[in-house]
Amino acid sequence: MDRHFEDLNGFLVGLFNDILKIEENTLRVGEYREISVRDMHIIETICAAEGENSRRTTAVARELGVTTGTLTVAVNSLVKKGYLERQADPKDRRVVLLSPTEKALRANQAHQAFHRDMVTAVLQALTEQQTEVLVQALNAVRDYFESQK
Amino acid sequence: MDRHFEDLNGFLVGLFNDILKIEENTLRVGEYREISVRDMHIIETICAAEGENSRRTTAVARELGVTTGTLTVAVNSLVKKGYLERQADPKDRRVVLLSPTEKALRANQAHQAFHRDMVTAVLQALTEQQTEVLVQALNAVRDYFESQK
DNA sequence: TGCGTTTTATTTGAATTTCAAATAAAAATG
DNA sequence: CATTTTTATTTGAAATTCAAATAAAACGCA
Repeated sequence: MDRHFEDLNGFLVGLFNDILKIEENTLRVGEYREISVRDMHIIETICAAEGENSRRTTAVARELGVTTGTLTVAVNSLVKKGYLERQADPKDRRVVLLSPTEKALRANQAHQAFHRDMVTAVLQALTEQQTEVLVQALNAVRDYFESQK
Repeated sequence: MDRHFEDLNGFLVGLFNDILKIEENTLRVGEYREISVRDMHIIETICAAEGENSRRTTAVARELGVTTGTLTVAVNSLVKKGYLERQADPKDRRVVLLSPTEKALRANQAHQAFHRDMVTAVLQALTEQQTEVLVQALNAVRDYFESQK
């Protein structure tokens, strides 16, 4: 295990910045360059929300790991730019439900395509056996992180 | 490949925030809570630098993917907190060489331990043969991202 | 029912981070 | 030796984030 340790550790350290930078650069030259990676992840979270509860400000903020104050500010700018809409919840008037506009849905599709291309490129570089093991390993990684939260 | 696609895609989407948050939380309660994850990565980069050239302001900034202005500001605060030192390069007086203090070396060791625990947990979930395949697979992944930069 | 508590979202003020552009100093070039 | 290039810092503005204060609505229970 020792021999592989450095490989794996170095990999984890290096990969993150790479992906974030690529994501940033891809966004910055594309059709949706007016929004940041952060904005994109907010849109992504809201688009992926299933059911009304997960579209509430508090739920989205928790999912993203930021305070509701932070999210409110970010949503303000996304509403102004035409990516999000706020709706009152008739069942509880304290609650604000966040919805993507058509524009946000298109931006999210483009972003999903970016992820898809990334994953596809990776999978094409691997044999079936390698893919199998990679998925197992990544699930182990995820389990570890989930247990640490 | 289809079956694994969603696994891998979902994994990539979810894992990043998890790791960054855990890193943040781990730092925030530890001995070195006065520095941020960003600061830690600056220290890490400088500690890992081999040879004088890679300790220059420009080289460190490029490695981290930020402007030199940004790095200068961050280094100011790390110097003030006693983690970094600036040294003049006698061979070229425009150049500033960045060095970790003893305190930074200790902080870096603690941070490395954090990474080590992470990787150890993953490796323990895999057989030797699986690990072998994983390392091959991850190298393919890394090659892909490097080629995209 | 009515009053205090809790939940939910927004606002505010301060700190941090980042960048681009301006500046300054030193080295390289021709 | 004058001009250009390289290197780092400073500056000013924009963006991001949080904690705390605020406000509105719902809840709980006496």
